[in-house]
Amino acid sequence: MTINDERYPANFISAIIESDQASGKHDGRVKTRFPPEPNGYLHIGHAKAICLNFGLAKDFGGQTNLRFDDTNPIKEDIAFTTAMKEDITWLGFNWADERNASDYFEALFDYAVQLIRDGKAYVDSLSGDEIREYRGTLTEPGRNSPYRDRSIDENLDLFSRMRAGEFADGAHVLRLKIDMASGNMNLRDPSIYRIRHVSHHQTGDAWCVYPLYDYTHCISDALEHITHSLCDTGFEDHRPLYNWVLEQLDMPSRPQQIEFSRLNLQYTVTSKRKLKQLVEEGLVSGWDDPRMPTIAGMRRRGYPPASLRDFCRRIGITKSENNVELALLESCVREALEPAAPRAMAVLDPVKLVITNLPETASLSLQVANHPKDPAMGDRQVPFTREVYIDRADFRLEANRKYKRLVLHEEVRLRGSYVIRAESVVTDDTGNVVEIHATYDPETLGTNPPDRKVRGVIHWVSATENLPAEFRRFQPLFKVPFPDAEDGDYRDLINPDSEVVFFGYVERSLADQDLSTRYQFEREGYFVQDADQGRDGVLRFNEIVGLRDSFSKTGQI
RNA sequence: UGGGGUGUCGCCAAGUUGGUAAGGCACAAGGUUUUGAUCCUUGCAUGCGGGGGUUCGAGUCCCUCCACCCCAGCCA
Repeated sequence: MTINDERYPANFISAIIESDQASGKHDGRVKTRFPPEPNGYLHIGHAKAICLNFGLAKDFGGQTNLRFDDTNPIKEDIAFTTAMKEDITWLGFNWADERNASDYFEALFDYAVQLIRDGKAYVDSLSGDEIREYRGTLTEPGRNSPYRDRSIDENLDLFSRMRAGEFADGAHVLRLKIDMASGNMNLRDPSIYRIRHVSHHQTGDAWCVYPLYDYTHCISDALEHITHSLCDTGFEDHRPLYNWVLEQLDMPSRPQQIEFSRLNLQYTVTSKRKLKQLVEEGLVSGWDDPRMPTIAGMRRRGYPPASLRDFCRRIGITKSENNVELALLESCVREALEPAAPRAMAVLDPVKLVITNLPETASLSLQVANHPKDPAMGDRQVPFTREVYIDRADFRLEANRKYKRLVLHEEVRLRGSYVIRAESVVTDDTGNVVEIHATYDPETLGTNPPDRKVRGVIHWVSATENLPAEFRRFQPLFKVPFPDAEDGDYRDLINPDSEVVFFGYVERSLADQDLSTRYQFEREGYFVQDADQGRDGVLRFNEIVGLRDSFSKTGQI
C-alpha cells in the first residue's frame, strides 16, 4: 500500500470541504496547517491531527503548512521543533511551508495597534488576580475594568511603551474590548498581549511583549491563506473569538475553524504534562521509550508509519468523546507487519534439548521459507544441530490433548525441521527440567509421518550455531484502561511489568541483518532491533506487538 | 434558562433531500494450515440516550426530559 492509496473515510469535515469546493468557496482551494507548540514531543493524539490535516489536504488536492505555535517563549524550546519535524517526516508527510507564529510578531503588533485605533482594544493595568476577579464566574457576568475606557491615544502610548520595555512583566496587558457579560468566558475582554522580559528561541531579545494564542492563531491562519483550520473541541467556544478578531481586521483571507474530538487511547496518557513528567522523573527511559505513546516511542517500538496512518483513518473523525481500544492499534500494526515481516526463529526462554540420535558433529543445513505465503521473500539456511534450544513454555512432562507442544514420551515437529520425540529429562536438585533428551525421525523432513498425527509445531534455535540476544517484551505502561479517570496519582498506576527483559537466542541468519528489518519471530511476535545497538556488543530486540493468541486467552494454558 | 458540545452493537464509526440500521476492531463457531499466526466462511443492534408527537413510513422532522464532556491562564 502506498500513501496515495490512503484516503480518509467519509467524515463531517471532508463533507464540509466537499461542499465548499462545490460552492466555489476559497476558489476551491484547500489548505490546512498543523500548528504544534514546540514544548514537548508529538504523541499519538498529534498523529491523529497530523494525518487529518495532511491527509485531508492531500485527498482534496490541497496543501498543509507546518507552523510552530511559538507565542510563549517561557515554555518552548527549539530542540522540540527538530524532533517534531523528524516525527512528521517519518509519519510520511511533507509540509508546503514551515512557519513560526513568531514570523508574524511584527504584523500581529501592527494589527493590535489598528484594533486600538478602532477602539476595539485597550491596555489594562489590573493585576492578574484583579483581572480574574473582574472576569466573574461561569454563572455570573464580569465587570468592566476601570481602565477599559482609556483614550485611544493613551492606549497607543502605553502599548508602544510596553513594546519598548518600559514596564515590568505583568504591569499591563492588552485586551480586546468585547463583552464582559458574555456567557462565553472567552469573550469577556480576552487578553491578547502580555509583557515577558525573556528571550525567544526564534526572535531572541527583539520582543518583550508576546501575543496570546487566540489572537495569534486566527491571524496566522488568515495570513497563510489557510482555508480549514482544524483543532480539537476544546477550542469550540473559542471560535466566536477567532471569528471576531478576523471580522475586525482587513485580512487577506477568511479561514474557517472546525473542531473535532481528540483521541483517547486506552491504557495510556497523552497529556503533555504527564508525558514530560514520565520522562523527567525517569519513570521511562526517555521520550522515545518504546512504551511511550509518543511518535518517537512508537517509531523505536517498531510500529510501521503506515500502520499509524491506517489507525488514524480507522478511528474516524467526529466531535464525540471516544475511548479507542488498544486492540485496534495493535490490529493495524499486525496488519501492516503480517505480509511484510520475514519470519525467523528466536527462543526467549531457552531450555536445552539434545537430539541423541544425531551425531555431535552433525550440522544439517535446512532450507526454510522466509514467509509462509510469499515465495518471493525467499528462503534461508538454518543449521540443525545435535543440541538445540526450545522455549520452556513449549515442554511439559504431561499434558492433555489440547496442549499442542512437546510432552515427555510424545512427538512434536520442530518448525522447518524434523519430528522429534521427547525420551527423557535431566532435572536439577529442585526438580526443574534443565535438559530434554529426544530423538528425531529422519523420515519427516518436509513431510508428515503417514501413520500417526503429530501434536503440533514448536520453534527452536541451534544451541551451538546461533546469536545470543536480549529481548524486551512490552505491556501497556498503565495497569488500567483509563489512567486519567482514576483517583489519586496516575504514577501509581504504572504497570511494573510493562517491560520484561529476556535473554535468549536468535537464529544465525540474522547476523547480517538490516537494522530496520521488522521480523516475525515465529509463534512469539513481531520484533525489531532496538536503536540502541552495540554499546556492549549485545544484540537487542524490541517486541513490536505479539501475535494474536486465541489459545492463552481462553485460559487453557 | 451562564455559554458551548456530544449521545447509533463491548470499542470506533457510516448513515444524501424522512423509505425501512454500512464497515472496522473485539468476540463466537466452523474450515485450511509444518506459526495455537495468517487466510477463508458464518454469526453478532425489530434497534439508533428516554418519553411523546407529525407521517403511509423517522436514527433522520417537532416537543420534552435525561446523561456525559469542555470553558472562569497575563498556557496552547
